[in-house]
Amino acid sequence: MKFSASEENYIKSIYGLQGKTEKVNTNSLAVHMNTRAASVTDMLKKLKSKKLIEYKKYYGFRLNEFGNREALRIIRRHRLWEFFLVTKLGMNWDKVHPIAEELEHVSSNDLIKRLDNYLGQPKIDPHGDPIPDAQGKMPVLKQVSLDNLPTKKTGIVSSVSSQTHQMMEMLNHYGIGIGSQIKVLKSFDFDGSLQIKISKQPACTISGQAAQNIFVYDDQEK
Amino acid sequence: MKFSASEENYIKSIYGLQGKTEKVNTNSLAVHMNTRAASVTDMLKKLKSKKLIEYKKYYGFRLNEFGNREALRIIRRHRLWEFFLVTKLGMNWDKVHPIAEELEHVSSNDLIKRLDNYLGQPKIDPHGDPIPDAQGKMPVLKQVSLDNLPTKKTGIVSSVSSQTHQMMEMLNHYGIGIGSQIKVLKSFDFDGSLQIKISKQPACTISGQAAQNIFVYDDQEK
DNA sequence: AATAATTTTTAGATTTGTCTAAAATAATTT
DNA sequence: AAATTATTTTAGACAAATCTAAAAATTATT
Repeated sequence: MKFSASEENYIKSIYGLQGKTEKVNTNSLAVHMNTRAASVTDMLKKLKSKKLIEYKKYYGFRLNEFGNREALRIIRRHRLWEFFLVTKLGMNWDKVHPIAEELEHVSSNDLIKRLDNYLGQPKIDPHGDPIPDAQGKMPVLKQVSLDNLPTKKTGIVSSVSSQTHQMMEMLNHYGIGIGSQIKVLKSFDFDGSLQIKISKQPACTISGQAAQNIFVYDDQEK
Repeated sequence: MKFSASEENYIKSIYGLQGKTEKVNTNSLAVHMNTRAASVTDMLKKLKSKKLIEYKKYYGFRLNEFGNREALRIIRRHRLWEFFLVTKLGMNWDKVHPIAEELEHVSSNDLIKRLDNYLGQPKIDPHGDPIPDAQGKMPVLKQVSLDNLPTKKTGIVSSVSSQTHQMMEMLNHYGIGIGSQIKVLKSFDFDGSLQIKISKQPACTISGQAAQNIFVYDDQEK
């Protein structure tokens, strides 16, 4: 089934609010979507008629099984595009959201399957949020800053805490990017600096401060 | 200035029809866009009010300077996305059009600039059509089939005449893809087969039949 | 040049998604 | 528990993009 961009935005927003509160109410959705309560009610009727939500007048609403599945498909598309924009086109992670908001509505399944493959089936987007898989399952991966990764264990770089020019310059120099495989060879207690190895590159050393701002997740978790 | 997806589709279609006839008439645009003449008239009024077309009632219409520039921006986006879908995601060129029709309306300038760079500023899309540059200039490049490329001259693969499984298998085997730099080292008159060299790969030989179905354009033309 | 045929435009309706203002319902306060 | 306040829904309107059917203008035909 296909949905309009507007319907998809509502589905996505309801999904987001569901996380925090059991039943979602009209006003909070209106605030979240920067629209009026009356518009929300109108759309709720439509989403109900399309069997995406559980909705009783005046009593709040939530996505049903079908609605949740749809939400995860949209979120998957959004996060894959964000990953693409950052890792392939080199955009800053704090700039990609509005563009991904547009790209996420392009609805070809084949496109998304291929994009996913092309990107190496990433599990985490550049903001550190998990990317649902094709079945709509959210990976549960704990992320740790690089200074907390046990020595000798490999991690995949998922995000960095800031994308200042200075930070990017340094990451670039070391060849560290989102998706990089990284292993801590040795950590020096004296100043917190780390000797690290990035997949096919020679080992190098980074400061403890840098390490605190680079996040990785456990490679091994399925 | 920003335009709706619908306005952009009209602009693009008018541009396409202008090539064939001086003045475009309502009916042919309606046929081309698979819509009714009345809908076309409605949109013409809007495009005129937005100063994109020259339009006198009952006398036909055409894009003005501004409209042409806009059309070329849309076509540029469309063809860059097609190039992306084929070369990066491995889709067949005969499948990419409808997806590019959606992607072309995503309107970030920064996105397109980066996409263009990422793709290596391609000049020709996978259907063999030229890609307008950022200034809206259409490159004029003659394409020749590989068997007509002079020996020792390099060409860039722009398109292939069919994308059957068999063809793709062979191209894959030889490491030939759209955008590949290719040089003919020697051609054998006996059977038309060619010894060729692809950028960083060892030389290899392909049949004359294959060569007839691979199109390249002249590397050197600015 | 008058009539017929074709093309284009207008008039009015429809759908989607939005809005404001008023009415209905629920929650809170006294 | 009655009154006040807050939330939600309805009613009616609007803009964008489309449509059908009828009217207007142009082109072709006799």
